[in-house]
Amino acid sequence: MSRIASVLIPMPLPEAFDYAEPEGMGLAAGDQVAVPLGPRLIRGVVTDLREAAGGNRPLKPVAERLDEPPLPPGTLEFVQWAARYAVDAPGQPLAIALRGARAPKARPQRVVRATGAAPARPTPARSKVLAAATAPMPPADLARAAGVGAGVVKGLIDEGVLALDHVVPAAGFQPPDLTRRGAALSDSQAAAASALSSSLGGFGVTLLDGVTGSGKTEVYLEAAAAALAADPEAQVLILLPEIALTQAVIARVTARFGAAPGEWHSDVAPPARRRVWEGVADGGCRIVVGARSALFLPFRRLKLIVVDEEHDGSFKQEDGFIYHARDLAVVRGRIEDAAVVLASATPSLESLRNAETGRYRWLRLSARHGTARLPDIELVDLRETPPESGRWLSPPLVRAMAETWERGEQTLLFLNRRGYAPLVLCKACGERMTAPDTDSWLVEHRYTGRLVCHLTGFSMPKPAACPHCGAKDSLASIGPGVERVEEEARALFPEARIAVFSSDTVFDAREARRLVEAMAAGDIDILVATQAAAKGHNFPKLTLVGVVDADLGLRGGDLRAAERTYQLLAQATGRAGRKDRPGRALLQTYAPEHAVMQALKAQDRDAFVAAEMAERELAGLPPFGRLAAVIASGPDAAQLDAFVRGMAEVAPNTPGVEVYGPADAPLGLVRGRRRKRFLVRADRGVDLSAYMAAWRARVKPPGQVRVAIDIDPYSFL
DNA sequence: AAATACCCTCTA
DNA sequence: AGAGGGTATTTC
Repeated sequence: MSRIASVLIPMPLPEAFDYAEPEGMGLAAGDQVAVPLGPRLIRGVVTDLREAAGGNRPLKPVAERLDEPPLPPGTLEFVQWAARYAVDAPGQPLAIALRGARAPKARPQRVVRATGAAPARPTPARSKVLAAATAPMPPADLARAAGVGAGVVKGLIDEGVLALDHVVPAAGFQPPDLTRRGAALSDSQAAAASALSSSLGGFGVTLLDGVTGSGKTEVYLEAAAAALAADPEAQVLILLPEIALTQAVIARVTARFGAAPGEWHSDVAPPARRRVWEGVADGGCRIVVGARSALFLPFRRLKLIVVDEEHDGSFKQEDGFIYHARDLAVVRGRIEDAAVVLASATPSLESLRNAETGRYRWLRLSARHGTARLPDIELVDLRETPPESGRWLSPPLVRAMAETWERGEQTLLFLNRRGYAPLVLCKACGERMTAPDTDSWLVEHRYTGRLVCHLTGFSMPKPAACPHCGAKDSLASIGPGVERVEEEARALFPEARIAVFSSDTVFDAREARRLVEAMAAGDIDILVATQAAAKGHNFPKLTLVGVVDADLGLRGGDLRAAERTYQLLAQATGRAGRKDRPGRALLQTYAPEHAVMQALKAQDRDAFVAAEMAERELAGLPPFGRLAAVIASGPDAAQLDAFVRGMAEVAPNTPGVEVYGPADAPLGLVRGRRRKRFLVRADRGVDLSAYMAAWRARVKPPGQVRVAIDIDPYSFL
């Protein structure tokens, strides 16, 4: 009796496909196989095997079982769960899970080593090479280490003094050294660490809730140490919201365990990715530090997942396969029977609600570590003390900057806006410069002299004349970005050393570290930064934080505007005054009476959360209800209109579910495609994914129309 | 996603 | 008729 194998293919196909298992292939669930799909062979993963019942149509046979690590059962289950949750094809999350398996292996490297033979004609350059050749290394590295040209090394190879080998870079991972002790912990840290450690051994979620500077990282690293020590095969995953932060945490993990963890994010080169993927699959890699997609790695024995800065919106993937890594981390923890730790100084309302209701264990770290104190926070009412026209720093903030500068301390000016000016318009005709076929403004960047669309990546040189009416010198830069604030700071403090930290000036991890180190060493007096610098870094001499536009995030007014603004500004102001120096933070605002500003000033997170929770509960919004969005897009406005009208008519009628829309998306035109949106609100008990899947199945988008479903949306554009 | 089946227009 | 092209369909 032969068997049928269900094979999941990493493509947007609606389900796993059935194939016949050739006699004696001995397949098991999780095996990677090559299967014929139409005219070609493609990689897939076996999800299920069953005895063939007679009378079925003939199936194509599995072509080959690949000599690759199988996907562990938990990973496979997680992939399928995630697809159902996100209302997408299971091949989409599978493609993420196989990303490291499909990357090329590291190629053999050329290295040279000393053979022990002496050179026939010794020269000073040759002696330097031999002195430097203590270990095998690539010829170019040896030449650089010896401070000689490449020709010297080549000459010694030709003479037989150095031997040339081909070696494959080590694939394995050094095991963590569990005999090392961590940093000395304060009483509250030690209590939290032991509470966390006692939660290990099975599934459970803990909210590690501690103010900025309370030392959450030390606490969860102790829990990681306990998890690794309890089981010689245990694995730990630490998720971070963005790549810039992984560098700092990797350094901490390496110092704590004497071994580098696996690093996983989109900037990791393919061969290194392959090494981490295989290390995770064979169990040799026991600690992974990575961005959201690390959640899809093939862990064999995952015992602890840490989601650091769990409130951060970057955990939400917005394109392709749409998911929220914090929410899916809890699911993965349940599937793997692993403990989950959500850490933040400003937890999301979702997590706080789960902590309040007892679904999550709640650990609060109150005191700042050491002698550091929270900064004093003042609101600057821009209606009373506005900056001069065309300026952005108000007199009270400039005064505070001057005092800080005189004391030899540092200032951080925070403005979450890249570039020089967010809008360029023509004074003659009023035309606003936008990207072609897109509704968003072009942002002026003075460093590069270009106008850039932050949505589509389009850019063009700033034109000399208005492209609409042809007027010369009529283009005006409206509003401030970090570059413009830097310009103003330079004019005010010409002697000060000023730097800008944004994704335009800091494009890779090395540059980020260089700037962070310069700031920590006191080589910068004024740092103008976007949110890229608001997170996670310690600057001992930083005593003043000026928030240039505290109201920025409140405009647009989506569901999480107040929450996001509170979180971001609490993080930013928390940068001021560590160690023994008291810090100050000044928030420039036109709405000092707003609940967010009052809560920040009073440093009363609980009051803010209580007020925000009450509003959400009244409206049935998250965390008291659930949301989903439908975004339909297409090049033809009439066709799209007809489609969304038809879609509205077939929305299933279900108690506890309300459908709003269709409405034009706020960004109604992107890359030449019109966009329409629906918003769905559901009571907590409703299976929202099932509802959306049922609705989606009732329509058939014509032609170029695309339908994306976003469960628990964070962006409403 | 990628190959191909289909369907239209254009050229001669 | 046949090429060229864009679009819809199919893939176990």
